Amino acid sequence: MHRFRQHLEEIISLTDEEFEQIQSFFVYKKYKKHQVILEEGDLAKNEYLVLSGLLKSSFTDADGKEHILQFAWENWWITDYNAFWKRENSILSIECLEDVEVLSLSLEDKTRLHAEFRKMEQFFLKKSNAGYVGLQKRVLSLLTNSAEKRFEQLIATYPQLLQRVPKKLIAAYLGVSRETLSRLSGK
Amino acid sequence: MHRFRQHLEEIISLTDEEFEQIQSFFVYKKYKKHQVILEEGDLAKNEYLVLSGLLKSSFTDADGKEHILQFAWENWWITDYNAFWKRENSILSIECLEDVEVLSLSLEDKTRLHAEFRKMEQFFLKKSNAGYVGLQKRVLSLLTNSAEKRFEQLIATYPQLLQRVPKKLIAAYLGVSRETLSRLSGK
DNA sequence: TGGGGTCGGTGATATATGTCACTAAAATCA
DNA sequence: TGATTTTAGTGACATATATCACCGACCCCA
Repeated sequence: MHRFRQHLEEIISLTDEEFEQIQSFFVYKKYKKHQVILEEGDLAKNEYLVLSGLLKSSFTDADGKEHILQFAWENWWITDYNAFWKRENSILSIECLEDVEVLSLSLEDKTRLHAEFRKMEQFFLKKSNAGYVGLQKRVLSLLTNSAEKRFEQLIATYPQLLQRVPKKLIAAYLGVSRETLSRLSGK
Repeated sequence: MHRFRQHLEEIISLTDEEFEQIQSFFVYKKYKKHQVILEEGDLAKNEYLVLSGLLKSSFTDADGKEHILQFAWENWWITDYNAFWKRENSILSIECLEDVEVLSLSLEDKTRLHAEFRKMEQFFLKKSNAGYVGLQKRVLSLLTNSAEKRFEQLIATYPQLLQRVPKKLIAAYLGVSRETLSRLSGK
C-alpha cells in the first residue's frame, strides 16, 4: 500500500507510526470489471480511494439514459457523496470499468479518523476544496463550451481516457449523444 | 453581527470568547449595487461571507457572453476559489446585484484562523463538502434536464430568485439564451 | 471457434435552442 | 419628471444536437 502513503504525503507528512494507524481505518478491496460496487437505491456506506483500475459513477434518468458524473482512477476518491454524508439512498451507481483495487472507508470510521488525526481532517479539507474547484470548472465548461470544445478540453486534460473508456461513456460524461460525439471527432 | 455567530453555530458551537476571537479575523465591508468587488484578472485575495444583499460570480467568454457560476445571498460564501487557493489571477468577476454587506477573509488570515481554531477547520470542511455536493447536483441537472426542467427546478428551490434577479441573469445561470428562457416561461 | 453482445460510424430527419431584429414596458437616475 | 437604460417578449430564421435506423467491426467467453 505504498502508493496510499504517497498519496497522503502529497498533502500532509506522516511518521511511520501515524501512517500505520491511519491505514488501519481503511479496508482493502478488489473488484472485477463490470462489478457494481454501489447500486442506485442502496445506502452509500463507504467512500473509496482508487488504488488501481477505473470506475465510473453515473445517474440513470427516467428515460433510461445514463449520465456520468465522474470517472475515477488511481488516487481519486469516489462515492455518492450526497448519500454518503446524509446517510440517504444513493441515486448514483458506481461500476468498475476495469479490475479495481480500492481502500474503503465507512462514514463511522471516517468520523473516528478525523477525531484522532487532525492531519486527516486537513487532508480531506484540501481534497474537498480541490474537488469543489474542479466541479466549478466543469459547470463553467458546460455553460460556456460547445460539445466539441468540451470534448477537446477533456481529452487534452486526460489523454489516457480515450484509451481506457468507450466513447459512448465519454459522451455520457460530456452530456452529448454518442452519435454527436462520433461526428465531432471526424471534423 | 449576530447572524454571523448563528451561521457558525449551525455547524459548530462556540463560547462567547471564542466567537469574539474568531470574529476578529474577519473584516466587515459594505458595497453598493453594481459595484464590482472582484475584477477578472485581479488576485482573489479574499473570500466573502454574505451578511445581506445579493451578489453574482460570473465568467465572460471570448464572445463577450456572460455565464453565471453562482448567486450568493445571506450566509453564502463567495470568491473565485480557484484563484483564491492558488493565488492566481481571477477568471471570474463578482458583482453586487443589490447593496451588500459582507465579512471578508484573506487567505493569510484564513490560514491563521484554521491553525488557531480547529473548529473553524471543521466548519469549513463541512461547508466545502456541502458545496461539492451542490455542484454535483448542478452538473447532473445540466447533463440530464432540458432548459425548461432546469428552470423549474431552480425556481422551485429558490423561489425568491425570480423577484430578486432579472431573468436574463437566470438564463445566464441556467446556460440558455434569454430569448429561450422567455419562451419557456410562457409554456 | 463461432455467435451474441458491444462499440462506433453514418444517413435522414426531428427538435431544442441560439441568433438577430424589433418593439414596448419598466426601472433608473440626473 | 423626463430621458435613458435595462429588461422582457416575440417573429423569422439558423444551427447544434438528438433521435432513429442501419451496418460493419471487433470483442468476448461458453
